[in-house]
Amino acid sequence: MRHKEGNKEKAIIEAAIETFAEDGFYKSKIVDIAKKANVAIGSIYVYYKNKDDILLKIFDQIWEPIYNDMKRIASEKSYTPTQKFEYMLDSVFDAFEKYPEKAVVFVNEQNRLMKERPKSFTNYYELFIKEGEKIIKSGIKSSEFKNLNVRIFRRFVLGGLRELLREWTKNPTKRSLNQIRDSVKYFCKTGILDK
Amino acid sequence: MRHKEGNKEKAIIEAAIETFAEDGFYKSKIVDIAKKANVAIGSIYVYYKNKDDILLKIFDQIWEPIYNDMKRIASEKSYTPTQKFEYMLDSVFDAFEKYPEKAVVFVNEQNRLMKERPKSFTNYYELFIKEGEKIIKSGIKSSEFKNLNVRIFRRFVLGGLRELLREWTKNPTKRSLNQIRDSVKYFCKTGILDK
DNA sequence: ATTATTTTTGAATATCAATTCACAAAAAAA
DNA sequence: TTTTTTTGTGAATTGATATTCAAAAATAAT
Repeated sequence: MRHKEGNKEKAIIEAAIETFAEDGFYKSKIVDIAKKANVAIGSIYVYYKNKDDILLKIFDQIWEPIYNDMKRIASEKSYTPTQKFEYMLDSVFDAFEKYPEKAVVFVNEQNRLMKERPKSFTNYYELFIKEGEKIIKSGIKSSEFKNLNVRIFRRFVLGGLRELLREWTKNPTKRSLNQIRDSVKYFCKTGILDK
Repeated sequence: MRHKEGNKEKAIIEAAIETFAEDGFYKSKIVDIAKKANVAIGSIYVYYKNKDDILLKIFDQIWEPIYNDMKRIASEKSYTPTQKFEYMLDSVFDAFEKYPEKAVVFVNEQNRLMKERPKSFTNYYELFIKEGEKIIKSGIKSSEFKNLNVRIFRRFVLGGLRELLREWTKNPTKRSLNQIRDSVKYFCKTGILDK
């Protein structure tokens, strides 16, 4: 039996992340991914069903670790809802700080993919959202948070986060992301009015 | 000289808005736009240079009226910065409330188009942003607003707005949009903490 | 060394859809 | 009525690229 030459599956998905980040999903060519991964075109179809399948697996890779982090945070009894909320934001920022190309793919491709392939899109994202909403609800219950519409609030915050990540990816330094972290936390907690 | 049969230019752009909203830009076919507009394929290329050109003109149509509204609001001396900020949000909500398909095109296509065709993208958007930032700065100067990073704040708010519009387009009623309006204004002003 | 199994390959295929352009139709001008 | 100008048409062209698959290469088993 023949051995696999290194890890082609991993090389392909990493090349795809770079390519999708650079050119966008639709303008990315399989042949370019193959070149970047140093494999033949045919090898891509050995490890992945098609171009869509690669993107779907990238999103698995993005959301599984963030969700696992969330679970840990949510179950930590000693944290207040405010702390949990801040750590939740941090787990998203941390994940993308390590791998800015994934942030680019997230900000550019997730919404379209979720719309087009709702059944196939990673389940970890939905689980992440659920945990996040639970944290907000617990804060409302303990009167630490205002009683605002949880669904609207979490969409607003995630949308804002995505937009800031989009900007950050143009200059993905630790320092610029820290400024974003602090601003978002501060604003989410107390709003814009100075009183 | 022959007269134009009705207004093909308008019929085409309206059919394109519907088609892009339904199928997304890349999956939209020129032949479908032609059918929906009741014109021949060739006629589309009489009035528009290509598929991209139609999308660029749609964004002109979206942002010109919003920017004009903004100018009016910004120059109204009797408004406080907080009022101006709220009316600014309203002018965005109002524009999309009238034409939900435009909201779909905005939430799904603007970022990619701005990245790919920065020189050709409507200038009205940039002007709108500038006016918005001026309002925030005036609020900071008058100590009505906290001294937070204007750039980060406006991106966060616009990103949140976009995400809520995305959700709203799935059920684009006046009532559901009003709930979003109120929630956004309330949250932006005072944040989540209940103190 | 020979055979069997698994992995890799990339030229060829198949499909798809944007754009063109030669011609037709309609209205105005002569 | 005939000619000129403008507007409209859609079959044919063009170009692109995702995917397939028959063959080759590499290793393991006998």
